[in-house]
Order: sequence, then structure tokens, then C-alpha cells
Amino acid sequence: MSDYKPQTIEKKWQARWRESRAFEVSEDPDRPKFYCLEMFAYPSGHAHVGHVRNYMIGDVVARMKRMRGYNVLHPFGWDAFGMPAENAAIKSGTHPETWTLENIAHMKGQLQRIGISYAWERELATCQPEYYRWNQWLFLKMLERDLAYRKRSNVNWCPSCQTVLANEQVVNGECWRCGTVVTTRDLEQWFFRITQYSDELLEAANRLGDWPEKVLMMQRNWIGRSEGARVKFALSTSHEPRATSHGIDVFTTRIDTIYGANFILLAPEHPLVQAWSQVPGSEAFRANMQRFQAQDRTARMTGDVEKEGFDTGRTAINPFTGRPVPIWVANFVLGEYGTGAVMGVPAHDQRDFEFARKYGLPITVVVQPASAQGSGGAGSASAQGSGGTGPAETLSSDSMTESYDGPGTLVESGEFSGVPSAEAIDRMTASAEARGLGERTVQYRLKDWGISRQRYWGTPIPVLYCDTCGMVPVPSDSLPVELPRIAEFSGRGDSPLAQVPEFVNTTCPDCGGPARRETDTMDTFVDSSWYFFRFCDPRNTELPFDPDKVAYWGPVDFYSGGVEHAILHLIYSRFFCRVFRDLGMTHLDEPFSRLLTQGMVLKAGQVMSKSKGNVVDPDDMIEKFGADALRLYVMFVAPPEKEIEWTDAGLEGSWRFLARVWRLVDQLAETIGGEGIPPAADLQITDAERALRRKTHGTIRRVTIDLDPRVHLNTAVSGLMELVNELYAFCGRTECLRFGRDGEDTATVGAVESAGTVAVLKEAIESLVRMISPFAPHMAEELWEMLGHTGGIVAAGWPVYDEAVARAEEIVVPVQVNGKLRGRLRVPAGVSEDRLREMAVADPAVARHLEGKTIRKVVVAGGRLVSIVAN
RNA sequence: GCGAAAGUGGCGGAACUGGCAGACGCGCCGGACUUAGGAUCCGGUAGCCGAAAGGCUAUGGGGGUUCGACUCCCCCCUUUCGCACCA
Repeated sequence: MSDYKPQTIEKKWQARWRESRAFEVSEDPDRPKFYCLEMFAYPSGHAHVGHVRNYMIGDVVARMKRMRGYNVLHPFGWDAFGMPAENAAIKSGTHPETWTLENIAHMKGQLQRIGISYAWERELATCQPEYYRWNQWLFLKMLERDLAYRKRSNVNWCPSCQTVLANEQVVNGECWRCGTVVTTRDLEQWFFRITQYSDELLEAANRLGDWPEKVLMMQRNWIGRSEGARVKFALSTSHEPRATSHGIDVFTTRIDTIYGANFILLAPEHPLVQAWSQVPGSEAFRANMQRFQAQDRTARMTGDVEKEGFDTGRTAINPFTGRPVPIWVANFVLGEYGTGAVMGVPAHDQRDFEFARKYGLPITVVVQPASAQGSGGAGSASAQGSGGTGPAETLSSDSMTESYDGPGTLVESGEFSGVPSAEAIDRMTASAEARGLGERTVQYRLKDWGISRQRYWGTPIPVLYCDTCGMVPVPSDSLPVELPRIAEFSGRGDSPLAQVPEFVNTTCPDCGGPARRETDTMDTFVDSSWYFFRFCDPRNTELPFDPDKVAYWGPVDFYSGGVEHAILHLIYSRFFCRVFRDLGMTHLDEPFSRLLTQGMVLKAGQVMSKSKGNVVDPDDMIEKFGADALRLYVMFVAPPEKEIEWTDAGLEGSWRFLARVWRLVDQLAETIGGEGIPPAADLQITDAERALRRKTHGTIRRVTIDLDPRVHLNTAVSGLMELVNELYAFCGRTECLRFGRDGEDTATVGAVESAGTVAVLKEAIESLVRMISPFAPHMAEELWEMLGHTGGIVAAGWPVYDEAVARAEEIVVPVQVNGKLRGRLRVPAGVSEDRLREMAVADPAVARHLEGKTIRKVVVAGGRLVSIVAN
């Protein structure tokens, strides 16, 4: 007899796993593969339970799959570039590399103490030149294919981080990392042409069946495809600067409303606006324009600013009506979307409506809602947009209080009057195309990915600038361009690399003349966009990875991580996967087959964070209750996708459960661990023994399905708890164990006479120990050994259930009368429906509720329930 | 404002395709064993009525479909998340 001492056994098994490289794998075409991955970690210093929950979830899946015979790749690494390291350097003088490596060492220890079954041999850190040289390699490939390009543009700038941010990294106008309000700068920047894949990324999202719908929705919204038309409004005045004489292109999704386009609105950033502001005598114009441009960018983006505009004094010709319309500049028109110009249709667009009312511009109704006449029905036909209250009625520009944005029938629209709007869109677009005034187009919200960062701790962009040759890519064979070791970090000025002359000054590989290196580094999201491929072949020195290895392991079968990456990492990775595909490195379109977004761990209703001082350090919990109890608790307390509220009491409960399992197995180990015990299936057994077998096999079935495919880890644990409860009850009844009869011990082992009892106990307990091992791997290994097995629990495999044993011989069929439960029938499984009907009506408890009534109907539902209707 | 998801005991949560609501755990109550028990084992625990048998009411609220609804449909309320002048 021994007590459950997790600290001792956990150390023992962790050492064994390490020494035997238990989780390293190689390609084996004869076995089904399974690539299980959790989003790798930013080495911030210490992992709290909120972080490690994710790794635990993946580990349960990986361990279970391994036991089920899969060749499981379960690697881990470090997203090791990034600003906190550099900020630490500025603050404390520790070099980013030192800071990063120390953090990695600590966090790796934490993960090992939790017993996550990683193939540590494949560990990688993105700050290693062996890794980031492949970022550079890929960059050069993308440059060749025009997927990487450089342009000057207005970019998001975080004043606190002192760097540029990609659109995806600006959240509500604030920096995703530090929350500082983002401003703009006009800079030369490198971009990745992710928009080349807009349609594919969008369309393929519909086939990612094992991704949470929420994430797919976020991606669809982010890509923001909208179909419409570009239409040209010719300028009606001729005294303009030369380049502007062609006209103004607007983008609209509602060309059917063009007869109501009574004005044109330009973004303050529109080139024409810029040009007009330079015309002599335009001081007032210029002042207005600059005022708009100076308005808080966030407010302008989010609509928090009052809609304002001013008249340019110019007019354009509406290509459908042929009439001149005034051109205004409006602060709510976005320069970066579409053409930066829109047609103003006040009757059918709420913003234009407000604008028109404010400045006294004319409103013309050109779409009437499908009228109620004829349809006779109520609400169904009513306007979805707005247009006052009540059912659809004829709109009039005088009485409208808001725009009508819905579909309808065209009026006042020349040859298109009377045409329904959907059809009108097609016909009018075709008409514009035929006359050379426009074309059908698709607009996306998605922009190219700006990857230049004015920081040190990242991948150097492998290009240089030569006075004679211009921009020159660094030749592939001289990669990597290594980060120079910088001694001091001021946090001021340009890119830190620009301050290192040895780095900057180089010679041009083409002409041999003097050249300067690019001093910006890459966005760290580049690193994480393909690391899952590198794990398949992490030490390759010739290529980012061997295509054959990725062909074997890819795609990632199970990927888990936080939702916060829904439109960052997860969209970039989908993009990179396609780039590698188009380079011929993989056949995969999508990198991740199944995605699970795990919930956060809260403490006192708040997200754990160092600044709030509410972090729970796994090491503290391991010290008290052991890693197995910690893992079990986190898995049991809620489904993986849901957030959980941390409670110490819950953890203690899980510890108690494990101790309960320990006592059970420990006390019976000698009885059931011996040699020559025949399988339970071969023996004549008692009813009680048969009931235990049924529970055992039923539990295997349930837990197996809960884990795979459902990944309902919490209910899998409760299934195991039920089996343990059943085992205790069985042992008490059969006196295998005598509880509470001994002053010193909690239980004593009774004499077990029956071979059947030994056999069913052995079957139940060995199944239990194997099934609990993904959750509590250390204890399971220890118990497995205690039961006399050698070779480890993974080799033992996952238990298999026998459907015939799991099926109950006798079932309880509830009987309802008029929907209320009135009786229960104990019947042999598989009894006929007719027999069930007879028995139900005859049952005394049921009959009482049928007195004085006539039975109208008796429904037998799937042989599992009888429902009687009577009155 | 638009969109999505969710609302179940004191708490975390179960209920797989419409079929016994509350599995499992926490907490609480009781019993056993004990010098003692915050250990362990056993039992109880949605609410209301009732001594009990039993009955009634219950899955945010209100309607509906159905023999039968936590589950499907409509309206409303609340919470969380995402988007937020995208033309």
C-alpha cells in the first residue's frame, strides 16, 4: 500500500520520457499520421495556467491519438522575435537575445513539469538564424514572383512601439499590442501581396468545415468582398490641371440607384482634391481639406466624427442622366477604400441622406420598395432598410426621414424605370460597360500586408540599395543576413539597424559598388506563418523543409490556440501555405484541417495578466497537487472552447479523484496484477460482474467518442469518474475492499474468491488506467507499471469496447401520458413495440392516469419511450 | 446600428440526430469509521405542496409546431464576442 505522491512519480516519468525520447517520431508510411499542434508560444517569461491550458488540450489529443495507433507529430517551439524583448533591452539593458533565451529556458521547464508530450528534439526558436534565414529565402522567392513589393504609402504607425503596423494589427484604431492610438506616416514599406489570394482565401473558407464558424465569419468580414461597378463621372469643366481631365471613378454596389446620384463625394485624400488644393487662390479649399485630414483618424474610421463636407465648386456629369452634379469633399469618405470617391444617392443611402439634408442638396427617389399592393400579405414584403414606419408605401423625397436602402422597383430612371433593382444592377452595369463608362468590379477590404518594421529584434529584410543598381536582392547563397549584435538600445530614432554602420554599409553583389542594406526587419507574423511546416523538418539546411516530409505530416490535423489570431496569424498562415504551394513545395491548400479556439482562464472574472497580479503559476499548483491534478482539473471544469473561472477548490476536487483512483488500483494491484488471469469474456460470470463489464465497455465507448472526434474533454472525464464510482460500489458489494473498518487504513483488501470477479475488475481497471492516461499521464504510467506491465502505457494501446457487452440486456422504458412521465417499464432489450404498448397500458402507475379516458394514440419512440395520448 | 454565439440548481457544467432535464464535479446536509476527522467510505441535495405515496412547477420571458421541445420556428429581454461610415 502506498499513498499517491504526485511530485515523486511525475519527476520519475518525466525523466524517463526525456531519456527515452519518447515522443520523437519519424515518417512511417505504414501508419496513419496525426499532426497535433498548439500555437507556439511567445517567450514572455512565465507561462500562467491561461497559457498552458492550450498545451494541455493538445496534449490530451496527442496522447490519445498515440494510444490509438497514430504516428503523432506533436512539436513545440518559440515565437521568439518581437518587441517585448527589445523593450526589455531598452529598459534594463539586457540584450534581447539573452532575455529571450532565458525566458525560453524557464518556460520550457514549466511545460516539461506539466508533462506535455512534445517532440522536444524538434524545438525551434524563430530568432535563430537557422530559422529566420528561411524567412529571407521565402521573401526572395516572393520578390521574384512579385508577391513582395515596395511602395510608399500612408501606413499605420504606433508612436509607442515606434514602428509600422499592418492593418490586421490595428484594433479599433489602436495598436494590437500596446493599445496606443495609431497614427499614420508616409513611408516606403515592403508589402506582401496577400490580396492576390483574396478570392481563394474567401472561397476556401467555406470548405473549412472543422473550423469554428465564428473564425470563418471573422475572416470573411475581414476580406470583405463586395461586388459592384466602377463608373466614371466626366468632369464638366475644362479649366482643370491636365491629369484630371478624365473624370472621377466611383465604386458602387448600387448602380441601380445612379439616376438618384445628385452629387459626388471625394475623400480628402483623393488625388483630385490634392490637385485642386494647389490651384492658385484656393486657400479656403486647402484649409478645409487639411482640417479634414487632421481629424482624428480613429474617429474618422469609426464614424465618431460628424459628417461634414465642402463644395469644390466643380461639377461632374452623371453618365446616366447626363446632368451635371456638384462635387463635394466629405470627411466620411475613405481614401483607402474603393476609388476614394463615391456617388451620393441621398434617397437610398443613409450617409448621403444626412449629408444632403445638412447642405440642402436635392434628394431624388429612384427606387420604390416593392409595394404591398397585390401581395396582400403583411410584413413580409415590407422594406428591410428603413423609410419610415409601417408597411411599404410610396416614398417621396419631401416626407422621407431616412433613406431607403432596400431593393425595389426603379422609378425616374429613364429606360430602366419599372425594372426590379436586382435586374437593374445587371442591365445598368452592362450598359455602362457598353458605353465605356464603367465596368463590373469586385472590391475587397483586405489590403496587402505591410511587413516592414522599424525595430531590431526581427528578421532582417534581405535586400540592399545600390547607388547604381537600385534595389538589389541579397543573393540566396549568402543568406542568412544575420542580425548584428547591438550593445545598446535607446528606443529612439530610426530603425536600430540603421545605426550600425558595419551592418548598413556593404557592397553591391551586382556591380561591386557601395550599397546600403535595408534596415527594417520583418513583422514577426512572418515567422509564425509557416513554422508548422518547419516542424516537419526542423534541421533542414538546404530548404525551409523537405516537401516529402510536409507531404507526409501535413496538414496539421488538430490545431488549437486563441481566437485573438482569427484574422492575424490564421489568415497569414493560409496565405503562406498557398505561396508554398505555388512554389511547388506542398500540395496543400490549407495548413490546418481542424481548428479549436480554446477559452481563456479567468481569475475572479478577469483575464489573467501580470499587470493585474492575478496569475496562477502552474508550478505553484504542481507543487501542491501535482501536474496530473492540474491537467485533469483544467480539462474537466468546462469544454475546451469555453472560458473557465479558476477555483482552487475545483483543483482540489480533481486531486481527490486521482487519489481515489490511486487507492483503488493500489489496493487491488496484487489481486488483479498477477499472471494467468483469463479474460472476462471467457468466464461464466454473475449478474453483478456482468453489470460491471457493461459499465466498463459502455465507458470505453463513451470516452472514446468524447475524445475522438468530439473533443469533449470535460464529459470524457466525467465518464471516467462514473466508472470509478461504479468500481467502488462493486468492490464494496463484493467485499473486495472493506472500507472504513480499520482504524489505520482507509480500506483493506478482502479475499476475492471468484475468478470472474478478478477478471472483470482487471478489465475495468486496466481500461480505466489507459483511458485516464491522456489526462493524468504520470499517474497512469505509474499505475500501469504497478499492475505488472512493462513497456509503457502508450504501447498498451487504447482499450477497445465490445458493442454487445456495452449494450444493456435490460432497459428501462419511460411511459408518458399526455406528455407527463407516469411510469417506467423494465424490459429486456429489443422487446417488440407491440409488446411495449401492451405493457405500458397495463402498467398500474400508468393505468391510474388512463382511468376514465379514451386512448387516442400510443407512440413508441425508437423502442426507448412510450407516449400515450388520452382524453 | 449590423452580425454571430449563448442564457439550464447555490456554483462549474451534462443531455450525441426532438424522447426520463440536472450526468459528473464543487459546495452544502446527514450517516459510518474514529480520541479526533479538514482524511476516507456510504447516502442525500432544482423549487413548491405532502407524514408518506404521490402531485404540481421548472432549462431568460411570451407565443407556435409536435404524441413529446433545453433542443425546431416567430417575437421580446439579457450577456458575451466580432464588425462598425467599406459606398
